[in-house]
Amino acid sequence: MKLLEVLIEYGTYSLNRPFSYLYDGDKFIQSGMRVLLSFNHRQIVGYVVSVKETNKSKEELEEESGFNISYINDVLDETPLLNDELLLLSDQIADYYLAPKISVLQTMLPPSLTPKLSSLKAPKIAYEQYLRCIDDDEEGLTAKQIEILRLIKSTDKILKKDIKSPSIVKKLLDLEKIEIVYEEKRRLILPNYEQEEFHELTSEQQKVVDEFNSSDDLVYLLEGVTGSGKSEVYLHIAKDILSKNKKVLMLVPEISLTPMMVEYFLRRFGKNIAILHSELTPAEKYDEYRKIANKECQVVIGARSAIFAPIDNLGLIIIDEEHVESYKQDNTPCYHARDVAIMRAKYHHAKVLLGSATPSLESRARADKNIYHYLNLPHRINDYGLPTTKIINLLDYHNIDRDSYIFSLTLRKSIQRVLDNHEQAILLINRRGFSTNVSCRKCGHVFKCPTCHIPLTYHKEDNLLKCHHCGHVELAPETCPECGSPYLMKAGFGTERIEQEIERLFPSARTLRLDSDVARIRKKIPEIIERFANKEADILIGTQMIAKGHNFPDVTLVGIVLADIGLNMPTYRASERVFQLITQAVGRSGRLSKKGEAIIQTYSPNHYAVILGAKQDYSLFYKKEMGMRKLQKYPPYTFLTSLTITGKNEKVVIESIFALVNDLQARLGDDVVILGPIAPYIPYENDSYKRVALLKYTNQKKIKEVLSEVIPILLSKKAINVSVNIDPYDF
DNA sequence: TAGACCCAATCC
DNA sequence: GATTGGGTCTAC
Repeated sequence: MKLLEVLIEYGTYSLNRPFSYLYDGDKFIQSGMRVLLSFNHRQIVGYVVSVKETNKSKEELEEESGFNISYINDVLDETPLLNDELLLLSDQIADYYLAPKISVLQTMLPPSLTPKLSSLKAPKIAYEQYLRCIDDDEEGLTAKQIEILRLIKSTDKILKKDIKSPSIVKKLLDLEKIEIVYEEKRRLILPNYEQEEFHELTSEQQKVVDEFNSSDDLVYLLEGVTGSGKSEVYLHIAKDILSKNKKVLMLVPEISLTPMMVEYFLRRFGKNIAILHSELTPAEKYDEYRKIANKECQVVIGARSAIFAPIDNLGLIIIDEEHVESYKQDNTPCYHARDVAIMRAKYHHAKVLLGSATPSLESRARADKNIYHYLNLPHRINDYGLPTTKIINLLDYHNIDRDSYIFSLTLRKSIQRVLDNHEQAILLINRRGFSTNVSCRKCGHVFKCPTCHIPLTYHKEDNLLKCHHCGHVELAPETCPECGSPYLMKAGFGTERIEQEIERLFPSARTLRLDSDVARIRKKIPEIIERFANKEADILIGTQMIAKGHNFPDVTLVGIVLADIGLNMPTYRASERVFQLITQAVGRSGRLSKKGEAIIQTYSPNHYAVILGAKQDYSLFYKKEMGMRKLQKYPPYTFLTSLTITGKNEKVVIESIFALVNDLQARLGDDVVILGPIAPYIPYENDSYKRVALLKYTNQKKIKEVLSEVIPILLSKKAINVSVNIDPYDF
């Protein structure tokens, strides 16, 4: 009989400990496997963390431990889910991010393998049936049967379903002339691109590659202006790593950029590439995952969670657009792919290459202190100049006329120029929907989300009001629910409204829109990007989704319709976000020999993030913003941790956070700054109130110790819930 | 996390 | 006296 220690599939702090179970069956069982078990009257899945052979009886064991011990119902795996490296990694992540171990495992594994009940319904391995000849004696066969038998014999591999005469195949199978060979099927089919030679590097690119190859540092930061050819550098460095028989993991910030990167890699390296991102179906994810685990792939490309790809013999992890915040997961475990990459690289003695035109301040500061090896591509390829930029002050009424309050005269003129010259334009508005605020003209009633209490956005396309935070949807009203007035006011604008405004002002212009509403349909993002690249439209309207990475040679105008969005967000990163967005967007203009132009409309024309973003002056922005961060004790000068308390009773929540802040301050002393209670951006959600305590500190070790003492105390309190975010971005 | 269990409020 | 609803407890 075996005594098991099992983690339960519920990812809460209070259940973040092993439970004991027994197994007396014939199946092989080992730690790292999933088991089916009853837990508190329910059948759920557990994850085995230890197996001990015992010759004691159930009763003796129960006597010893002081509680009842049940038998598990079944063993679900034949081998452990994770290899040694990833197992170690899961511990490191749980430890660093103070996350329940099981929740770490659940995010590391694809849906079909994750230790939870739902994985049992997830897709299984698909097999393809091939035919093989095992007896070529044609004695007694009909001519038709001989024809098929010879056909099968002549090819070493033929799909059963590809032979059009199933009855003859069946007969041959019955006669044991042929047999079926099962082979795993890969449900994701990668496109077949023509192979391409490596582009010759510019001397600047070559210098970067040489410096990278001749160093044995762990982490590299490649700062390269937009259009400086970072991708080509990635490919050359990847080639060198692959030639040493090591493998490459490439992270891209969002799905919209995967197809492009996949194409680059497929054209240079051919097959043996796996893809992992959230747009894959669970079946495709499972196949790609197994393919990687079976050592069939040399390169893995994917979004944040691809950092957990079970690659062995890793030589290089590239993180493209490293500044993008989607590399940080905002629910438990709140890991950052960059930090996980560094953990993995240390294990493999591999290198991490971070690339960006606008590095995050944290990374750039580490490069300054030589923690990261700094590499630089300061010029655009072939020295195509940066676009000329104009900042349009929307407060100045000279810039606006009555024809449109959304597009300034300057922007309209430039759009007309693009249309006349048959070039292309990108219009960026970092907000989706039609109007951002709907209210009653008569009584002033504002339509708000019932769960989050934030104003709902009107979407004209489907005539719905949507909450952009929680996803709540309701039918767009005809009348005010308070006073019955039919006069409703729609204020503020988003992508849909811009689209309509273009139709109104430039009826002949062909437009495409790309935002997360459009992207809800699978494969829609690459489709729209391809259609725009093929010049099926003159103007691409979109959110930040369209700001990054893409190369559209005919784009000569980028218009940022309202650069201020996000500038007043209550986060210390607001300026950085706006600067990055402007810089990235402006960089889309004039990628080829054509001179580009960028027009930035704003109500804050004097804000340094806007001015420096327009100039693409990263180094000055860096200096300026670092000064701000130092003053306000924010990263990279400090570390942050946020503790969020939620509960149904607002008073209890506030009292708890006060008590928590006082307790922490007493334990940590004065060198840790504790802010709180902070009312977060969304202070009410899911029938619960929310308050935050924010810790700013420099000594990470001390914090970890104190938090692991304090969290259990908080858990013992009823009516509140706690979550921890290490290095948070928003709160 | 979610069922069980307990107690109080509420019904006619 | 039975039913409903909320809060709390506990799991191996």
